[in-house]
Amino acid sequence: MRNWCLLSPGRDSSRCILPGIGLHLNALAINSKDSKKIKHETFSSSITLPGSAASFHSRTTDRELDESLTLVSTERDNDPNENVVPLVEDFNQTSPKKKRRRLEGEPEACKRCNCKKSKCLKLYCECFAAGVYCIEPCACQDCFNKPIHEDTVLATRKQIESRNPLAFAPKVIRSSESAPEIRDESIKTPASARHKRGCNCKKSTCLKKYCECYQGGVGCSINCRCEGCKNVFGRKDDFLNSGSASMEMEDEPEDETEASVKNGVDKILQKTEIQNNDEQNPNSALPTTPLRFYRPLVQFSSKGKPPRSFLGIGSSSGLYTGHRHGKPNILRPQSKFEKQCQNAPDDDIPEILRENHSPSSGIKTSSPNSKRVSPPQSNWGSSPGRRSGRKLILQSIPSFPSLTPQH
DNA sequence: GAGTTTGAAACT
DNA sequence: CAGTTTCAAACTC
Repeated sequence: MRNWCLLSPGRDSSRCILPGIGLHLNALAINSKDSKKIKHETFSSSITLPGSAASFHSRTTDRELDESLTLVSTERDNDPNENVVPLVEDFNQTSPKKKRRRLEGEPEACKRCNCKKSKCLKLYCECFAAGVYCIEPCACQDCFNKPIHEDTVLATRKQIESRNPLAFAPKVIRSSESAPEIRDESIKTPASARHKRGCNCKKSTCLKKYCECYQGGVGCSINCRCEGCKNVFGRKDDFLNSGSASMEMEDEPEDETEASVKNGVDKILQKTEIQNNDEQNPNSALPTTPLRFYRPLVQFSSKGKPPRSFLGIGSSSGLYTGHRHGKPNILRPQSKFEKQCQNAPDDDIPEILRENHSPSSGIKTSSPNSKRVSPPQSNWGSSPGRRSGRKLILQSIPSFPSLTPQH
């Protein structure tokens, strides 16, 4: 298996995924669909395609794809890792492809994209951005973000990372303490978590999900270039005035904001609460954590590393763990999914992971205490230490019980 | 469900 | 690096 793994990309960085869940999903995906396609979609870890990653461009021809596909399938059989993944069947069956649009109130169980032109190989694609493969519930067209096209995915990813090393890093950086805070301080305290790059909202006043900060449940910060910020999780102004509970808004009347905001916040908070919980869980909080759950993508293969089950983890940032069937996994720390995806108690997952965890793992996510304040940022892949840690994690995957089957 | 709006990502 | 275009999600009707 290879992993892409990663974390959370930004968008989702905030959006997150529950670790546990993500894991499952991936796992599930692998197995389930697979009954049908196992041969094609694979997790093979060691493939090296001719054009592989390095040279790949995001757009490959069908032919290329086919080739890759074939190769992959071949190796796949050999892949030791497969064992790792728990078999779950039919995670998807219940969920036919649907449009990703989520109805209000609908839990966003897991990520599903609806890409039509990007082939799911650009950051526009939530799945791709999150470091996960598209799976059945996705309504994407011409999707290349599948295990079959692992090489393409990895190559594309590299390309994107070369352009922006942090492209797949979690967008929202949370501090360990964030969880509790949000709830109480929510409105005015921005606190611990912030969007890495900040938003650039012009019309949404950072009160809609168009705003990545808002979507991630974090306040706007000095990094934001938003206009008329009213982010209920923390306005840019407040951030700037740090400490001073400045009520001042740049443009607009506060009345509305305050009142409405609070209401909104309350609701949001409720949702976020869940997130926070996740956050509490070290795993979710940490950008790196997500990796665990993801199915690793290829990186290794291209580099000639031996495929290890855990491997995936090592990949620079990607998390891709295969999810075939289920829904896309989401590892990201916070976002939408988290809320919904997480059905399972955070604790459970970690526990499991722990069991398998090797002491050496660079990051301990399992322990509640371990918190990472700052995201790993661009280097993930490179640091050996992490890889090892992740490996462990992955191993655990197999044993991982499905937390909550969604659908 | 179709159409519009929005802002990130990608491109020039 | 700034401006423009493309894209898909979020949102509205």
